[in-house]
Amino acid sequence: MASSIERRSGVSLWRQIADRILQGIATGDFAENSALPPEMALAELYGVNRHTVRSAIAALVQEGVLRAEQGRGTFVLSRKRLSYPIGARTRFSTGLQGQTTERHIALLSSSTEPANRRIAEALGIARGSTVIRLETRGEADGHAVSRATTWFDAKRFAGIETAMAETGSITASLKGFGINDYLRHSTMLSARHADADDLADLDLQPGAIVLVTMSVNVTLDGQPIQFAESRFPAERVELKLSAND
Amino acid sequence: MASSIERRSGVSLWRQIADRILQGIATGDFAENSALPPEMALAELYGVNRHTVRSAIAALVQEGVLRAEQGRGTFVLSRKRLSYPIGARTRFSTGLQGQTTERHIALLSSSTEPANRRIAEALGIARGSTVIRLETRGEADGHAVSRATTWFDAKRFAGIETAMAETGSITASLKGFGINDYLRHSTMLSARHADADDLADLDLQPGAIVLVTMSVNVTLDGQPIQFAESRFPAERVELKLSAND
DNA sequence: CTAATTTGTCTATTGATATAGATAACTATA
DNA sequence: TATAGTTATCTATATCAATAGACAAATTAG
Repeated sequence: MASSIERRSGVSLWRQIADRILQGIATGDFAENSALPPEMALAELYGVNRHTVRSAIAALVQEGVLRAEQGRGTFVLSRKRLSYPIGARTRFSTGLQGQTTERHIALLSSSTEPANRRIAEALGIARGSTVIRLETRGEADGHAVSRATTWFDAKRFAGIETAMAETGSITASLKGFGINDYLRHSTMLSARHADADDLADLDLQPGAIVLVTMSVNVTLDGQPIQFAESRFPAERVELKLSAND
Repeated sequence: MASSIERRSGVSLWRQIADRILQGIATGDFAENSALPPEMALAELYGVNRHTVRSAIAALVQEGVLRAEQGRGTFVLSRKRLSYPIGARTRFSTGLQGQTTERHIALLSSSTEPANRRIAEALGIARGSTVIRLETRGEADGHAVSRATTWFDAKRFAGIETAMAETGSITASLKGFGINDYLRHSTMLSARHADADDLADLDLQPGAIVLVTMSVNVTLDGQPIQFAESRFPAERVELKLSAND
């Protein structure tokens, strides 16, 4: 099961090994709150030099995943991944209930712009009509767990940025526009390396992977009201897709 | 909108830029069947040396995404990403209808093993009971689009590997066990770098990203029948999550 | 045909990555 | 206290990654 490591890949060995260790923690191969195998054993396991393993460990120590203690060993700190549910009733706050004590959406900035083809199609409006663009960050217990760009039809939702800034909730903001309930219509999902903006906004280390969703929310009678692109740090969040609910 | 590139990240600049170009093609910033901006322009756009851009382009040429022609330019070949639908009625073959002319599941190997905790919980059986493990690759028009490991309760589905090898379809194989319909109960989703096995099985270039789903299928009355971990190449497949259907 | 544009190739230099070996510092335990 | 096991630090070397500049080769525009 110990598949090997790729050389000359554009991804450095220490980064690949750091990823493997993270994976090992997630799958339970490396138990939380206990010691990792010694550096020499890891080096042999992955087929690399001990110093390369040390680079990987150093990165994970920097990330707060591991703690190294001279003479004793390197220990896995406890840090569970959040499970973010996606379904017909996807909502940021309620989705993380039980996993976090506090969560909210911070409004980073807002602006208006003409709708490009993709946004116009998603919202069912004319290409070039004005849309409101919100840049937001989802936070839970003080940690960034998502980074989203959201578009609304400016005609219908004028002033929604004010409501967002005040309430910290999309659901609450939409109530002010007479929308008491809405559904997730569709979600497109992909993944990529975090770019510099993601790194800054989500407090990630270079080389991290982000899950990217493009989603459309609709009213109960099917009218599109919201289009969003959301980025989730793959090392801290996994998405739980449920057919029902 | 042109967010910059991360240095000293463990991920080389040329790999990051190759990812950005792939992203640009996916979002339509770089149109298919037409020329990319000149190397000098890309170098300026991303803030790197021309030779670094050339390394990225070389990797994508190798991957079959671009074609470089001396004196003319570098062209984006047409290769749309497959959209793989995930919902209550997720099925490999029907999901790709209309996007491909041919698709099937190839059985790479099969074996039996005792169920670990995760598999036992998913299938609702006792930990340590025997399960059948299938290693499969989904292929569409001759290209690998998924790589899955699937577990079935050995007691109930004895011999399913033979049916899989013959039919190339999970749905057809389950019919032989009296299951004419089934539903996707839940899906957990994450992403990581492709490991050496993924690279070989999915015919990927080093540094590629794979989407990983862990899913449980159940009968109409809710009995779990199948647990699977599937890997999709993020550069060739995106997942389309639909609430309905 | 000429000039401009664009990709291809070459040399050179610097810094990051990876390997190798030796030794120090620290911890736990017999 | 002595020893084994572990992480920390140091030197050294080779290769990869990135930058820089110059020029060749092919194509297109005028």
